Amino acid sequence: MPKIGMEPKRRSALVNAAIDEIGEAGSLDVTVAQIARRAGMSAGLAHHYFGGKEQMLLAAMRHILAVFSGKVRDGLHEAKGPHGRLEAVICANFEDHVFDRRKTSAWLSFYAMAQSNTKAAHLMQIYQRRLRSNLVHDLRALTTRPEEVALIIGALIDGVYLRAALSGEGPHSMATETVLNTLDALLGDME
Amino acid sequence: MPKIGMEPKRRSALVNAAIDEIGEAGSLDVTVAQIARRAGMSAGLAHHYFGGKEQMLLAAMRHILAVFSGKVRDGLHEAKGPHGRLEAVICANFEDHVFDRRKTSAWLSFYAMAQSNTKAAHLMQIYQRRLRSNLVHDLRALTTRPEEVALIIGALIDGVYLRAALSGEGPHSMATETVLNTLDALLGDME
DNA sequence: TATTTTATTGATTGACGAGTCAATCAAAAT
DNA sequence: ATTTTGATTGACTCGTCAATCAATAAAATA
Repeated sequence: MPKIGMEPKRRSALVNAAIDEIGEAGSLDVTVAQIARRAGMSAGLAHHYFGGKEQMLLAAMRHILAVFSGKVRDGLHEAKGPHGRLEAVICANFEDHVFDRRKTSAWLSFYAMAQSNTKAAHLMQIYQRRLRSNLVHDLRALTTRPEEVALIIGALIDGVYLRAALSGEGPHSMATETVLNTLDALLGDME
Repeated sequence: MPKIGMEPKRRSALVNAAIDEIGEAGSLDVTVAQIARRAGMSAGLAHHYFGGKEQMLLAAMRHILAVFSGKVRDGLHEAKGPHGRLEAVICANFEDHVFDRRKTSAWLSFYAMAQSNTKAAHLMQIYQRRLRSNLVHDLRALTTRPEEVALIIGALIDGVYLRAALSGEGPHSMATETVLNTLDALLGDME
């Protein structure tokens, strides 16, 4: 069985297993053994490839972040005009592959982790900055207070995620509509 | 030294110590011994009064919830008109004694806890339902879609909390203004 | 005064889990 | 054919921590 070039496959399997395990348990307190078993290997191998639990979890965070970034890129690519681009950025947050039970649940756990782990906090900062930057860029053409609106929309998205994670809800269009309606209300009121 | 009637004092001290310890650590993974020491007693005594760590943490959640409820009550008492009452409810969330570094940080940890602990989840439901109920009640007079606006404001408050917890920011008026401005924008746009 | 109740501690137990390590096996390289 | 390298496991270590349990002391009660 021992073939060559297993590392990338095993790392990927572990990252996915970690997200699923954490998402289902609703907690970071899942054992490396549980994650490894779900990924079809021994706990020792998980340590061999990642060096430790922390680095495995950070890799899982980075993965979610990378998938999300890809969705944003794709969405922006076929969007026209400032408002269309804003919609694309917001919708990317609620794509089916992103706004999914286990992912949002895992994401909330990662948020908690970011409070006590500086590396996790740094990753979260990257996510927030990127989102903010994307929003502000297109808001400039639509409002005199782009920073304030971006702050609100960002916080609102986080809040929707948090509630989705707690209620165990999966993807549903209402979330997207809710945020988009708020955006329009903000643009209409504070133009 | 052993006086009578220590139970309520010790329970209260433990609850406060738990909030501070969790808030400072940014994690629920603080030991009972740490909490007990901060509260000025041995770990054994903490177990004696609370029976276990879980019940102690739940008591801490209930305490935060109770303080918050009190603020809402006080605020509503001296508020006039639907809009004034809405402002009061929202401002209660950002009172100095509520929207404080350690409290928001602990609150985020409790949110995470609610994903894996049904009792904690139940407490969170109570908080969300109360807030929603308060908002909807006064929104009826101001908009045709009170439920939707209440949902948005609720999620926005959660998001602001989450970001405050992560950034380690303490109380500042911008948070309140942000939510209030959004409320007005929503009322103006979707009347 | 004797007894019961409450307060309190420190030591101990027992479980659990992250990380390490030596040993094994198979493919690749020489 | 021999050696080297990567893959893989299971057992073992070590630390941590929640929970338990006498044992003690001081009030309150009888």
